[in-house]
Amino acid sequence: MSDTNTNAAVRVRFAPSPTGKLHVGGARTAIYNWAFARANGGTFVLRIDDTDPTRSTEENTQIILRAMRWLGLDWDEGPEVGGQFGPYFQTERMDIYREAAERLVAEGHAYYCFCSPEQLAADREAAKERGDSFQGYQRTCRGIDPEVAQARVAAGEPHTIRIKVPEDRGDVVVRDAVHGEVVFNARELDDFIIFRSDGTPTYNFATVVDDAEMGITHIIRGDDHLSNTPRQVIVYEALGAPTPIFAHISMILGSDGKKLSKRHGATSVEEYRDAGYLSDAFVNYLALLGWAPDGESTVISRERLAREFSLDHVSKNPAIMDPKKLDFINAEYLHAMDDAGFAHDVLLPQLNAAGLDDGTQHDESWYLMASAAFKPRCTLSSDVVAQARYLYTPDDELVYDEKATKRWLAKQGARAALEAASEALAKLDEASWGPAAIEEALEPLPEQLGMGKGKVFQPIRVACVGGAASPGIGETLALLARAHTLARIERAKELAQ
RNA sequence: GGCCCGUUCGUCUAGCGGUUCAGGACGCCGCCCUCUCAAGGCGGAGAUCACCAGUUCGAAUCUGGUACGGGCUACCA
Repeated sequence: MSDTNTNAAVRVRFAPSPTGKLHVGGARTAIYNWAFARANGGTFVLRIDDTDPTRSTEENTQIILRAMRWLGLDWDEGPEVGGQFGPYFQTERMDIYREAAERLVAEGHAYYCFCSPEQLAADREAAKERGDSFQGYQRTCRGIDPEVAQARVAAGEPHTIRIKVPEDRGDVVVRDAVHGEVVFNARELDDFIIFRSDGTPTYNFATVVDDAEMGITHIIRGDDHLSNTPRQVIVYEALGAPTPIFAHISMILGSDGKKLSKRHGATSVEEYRDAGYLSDAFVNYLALLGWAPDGESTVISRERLAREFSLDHVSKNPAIMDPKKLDFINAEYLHAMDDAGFAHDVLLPQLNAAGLDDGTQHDESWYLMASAAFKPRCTLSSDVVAQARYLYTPDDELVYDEKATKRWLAKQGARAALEAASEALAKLDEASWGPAAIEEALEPLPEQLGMGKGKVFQPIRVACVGGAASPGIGETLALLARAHTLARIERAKELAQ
C-alpha cells in the first residue's frame, strides 16, 4: 500500500488512557503517529481517553504529557494547545457520545436492549453447551418495536444501547497499511453494546465517534485492536462517516518473548529518562524497533524520521526489546555531542543531581576538559558521575580499589614510580598545569626507571583516582589539579612497594 | 469453541519470483591501536528463511495446510 503516504490532509491521533505511565509500547505508537504526521505534512492530535473513571487519574495525565514532551513529540491539537475539534478529553465529550448514540437509535442503526447481565451470561452458557460456534449476543431485543422500547426507557427500565449489525453486511474488509486487507465475516460480529446502562459509552463507540468527529484519516495503534476493528467499522458506517485507513503495529516484548512487564526492568518512558538515556536516542531506538527506512541504518536522526517515516516499512511481527542495542545507540548520540553541549546538557545536570557540583566549583574551561575526557567513555548520561567522582572526593578519603591496589600499587617498583612522578610533577607550576605539560613531564620516566609505561603510569593513576580506569593520564591529573595530585601520590606511597 | 494476526542469524531488520548457497546493525569472538578503561580500525563465527505440500523453468518471496506464539470474542480500554 504505497499510496498511504501520499494523502493530502493526513490527520492522526495518539489516544492514551491515563490509567498508568506511558510505557515503551505506547511511546512507540506515539512516535509512529507523530512521525507519520510530520512526514506527510499532516496533523498530530493528542487525545486523552479517560472514560474509565476508576483507573484514570489527573496525575497520570500529567505524567503522560511530560513523557510526550520529553520524547519531543509535539502535538498540533490536544491538551494545553487546544484545537478546533476539542475538547480533547473524553470525559468532557459525554454529550457528544450520547447525542450520537441517540441519533443512531432514531435512525434505526442501534436499539435499546433490556437484557440483564445474568440473562446474557445464561444465553452465552447455553450457546456454549449447544456447541454453537457463535457465542455472542442472541439479538434478543433487536425485534422489539421501537415505540415500545422507547416507552420502557421512559418508564425508567434499565437498558443499554446496542449497535445493529446490518443483516446483509457480508464481509467487512479492513484496510490495514501494515497487514493489507483483513477480511472478517460480519456474521461473526454481534450487536455489541455502545452505551452502558449507567449512561456511559463503551470504548469501541467513544473512540469511533471521536475519530470520526476529529476527522482522523489514519489510525495507527497496537495490534491488540485489530480484532475489534470490524466492529468499529460497523460504527463508522452507522455514523455515516468514512472509514479511515488502519495500521496495526505489533507489540514490544521482553527478552523472553513474553509481554513486557516489570520483570524485564524498565517499562515506562520516565524510567529510561531517569536511567540516563537521551530523548533522541530513545526515540531513535524505538522507531527502529519495527520500522526500517532501509536495511542499513541504525542511527537515524529525528529529522530523518520525521521526513522518511512510512507505514509500508512497518513490520508485522512482535519485537523483542534489546537493551544492549539501546545502549549502543545512546552511546552514539552521547559521543556525537560537542564538548559544550555535553557539559551543559549531561555533565552538569548529572553532577548536580548527584550532589557533587552545582556548576560553581570550576570554571568553564574545566568543565569542557572534563566533558572531552569523560564523554567517549559514557554509555548512559549517568555514567559520568562514577567517572568524575574522584574529582570530588577529599584527598584523604579517597578509597583505593582493592584489585587495582594489589595489581598496581603493592608491586615492586610502584614506589619508585610514584617518587619519580611527584618529583617530575612538582616542577610544574600551577599555571602550566595541563594535560600536555603533564604528559611531557611524565613521558621520560619509564625509560629513566627502566620500566614499562604501564608500570609507571598505572600506580600514578590508582594513587589519584583510586581505580585502574580513567581517561589518559594527562587529562586525569589535569582535572584533579596540582595540589590534589601531589597530595594523593604522597599518600599512596605508603601503600606502594 | 469460533474468528483474526504473526513466524528470515541470540536480537532488530533488508529482501517484494531469478543478479542472494540471504545483506546490514547490536551483541559475541579474535587481531590492531594503547599508560588503564573506553572510543576507533580490521576480521570472524552465527539463519537448511517455523514445518509440510503445491504453483512455477525457478520461491525466503505466490497458494493451501500443520505447528508454535499472540489477540479478540465483556455493560475493560
